[in-house]
Amino acid sequence: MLSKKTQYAFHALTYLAENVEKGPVLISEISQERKISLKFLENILLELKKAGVLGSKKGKGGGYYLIKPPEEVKLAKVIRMLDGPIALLPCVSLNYYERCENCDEAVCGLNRVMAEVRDNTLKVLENKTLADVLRNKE
Amino acid sequence: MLSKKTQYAFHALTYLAENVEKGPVLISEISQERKISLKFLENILLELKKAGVLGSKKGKGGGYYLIKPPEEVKLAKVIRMLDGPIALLPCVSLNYYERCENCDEAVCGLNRVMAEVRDNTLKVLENKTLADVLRNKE
DNA sequence: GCAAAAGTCTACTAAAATGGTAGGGAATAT
DNA sequence: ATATTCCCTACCATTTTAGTAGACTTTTGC
Repeated sequence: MLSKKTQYAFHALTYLAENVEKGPVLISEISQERKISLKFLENILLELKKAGVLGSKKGKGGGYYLIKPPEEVKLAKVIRMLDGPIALLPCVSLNYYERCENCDEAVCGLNRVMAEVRDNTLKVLENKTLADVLRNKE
Repeated sequence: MLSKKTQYAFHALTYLAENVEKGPVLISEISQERKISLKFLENILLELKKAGVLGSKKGKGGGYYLIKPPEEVKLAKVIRMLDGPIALLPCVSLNYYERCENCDEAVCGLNRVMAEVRDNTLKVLENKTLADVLRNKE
């Protein structure tokens, strides 16, 4: 399961994508519209900014905004930024690989099945973007 | 990621499947062969027994054994037993569904994408069994 | 029937992750 | 200058994770 943090991040990102024309959007607005704790959301948006997904502006008329068009924000990237690995086993993770301590990977069947699961999952998450999430709305 | 518990469960189950001819296998043997803490493994095997996957025998010559042929033990079932939901969002889980509190599911695009991820994941996990994990070894 | 061999059960624990909250600081617009 | 808004550090309670301890029960085989 995705953590609340990542779930909230997705809700916030889609809200921003749906309101690009507004320019910078207040944290408090997102917080109210999507029913997310304000202070928790602050942390999340800041993290997304540091990761290069969002930009921000301070002072009156400020807020957060998408720094890239929604078509360029892959879902897999967002998940990895906040939750870490997408694979079910460390020894099968592309971005957070760790050697397996319980078996020899060369002859481990579990390894191969879980790599298949990973590939099937990534087939979706690496190709779908924020824009796809929006398009599905209609 | 799968918890250590579930990872260990898979290692133990495949060990048992590879050694069906032995009859009951000692916890301590599995623990040593697969380098899993003995006491932790005890809990895990007991849980698998209560869930109907394993049988056991006490006293000399006792141990744990698979209660069904490896072809009938779906990977998805093992994961759900020990780790719970496989889906990435509660509002998209087949076995542990919970309503989403942040949006209206009927118009939520995230929902649909995550359902697609779930289906792609389950395509593997619902069809592969312990036996498939073994067959991949050759 | 007794001892050894095994699994069973209850309870405990330390460490980490999760899901927040508090409050002041820094930058910006007017 | 001041109000607005994001930025930052620190803290906190609860739950989950990964394990450990130790006594208890069942079974086997002599």
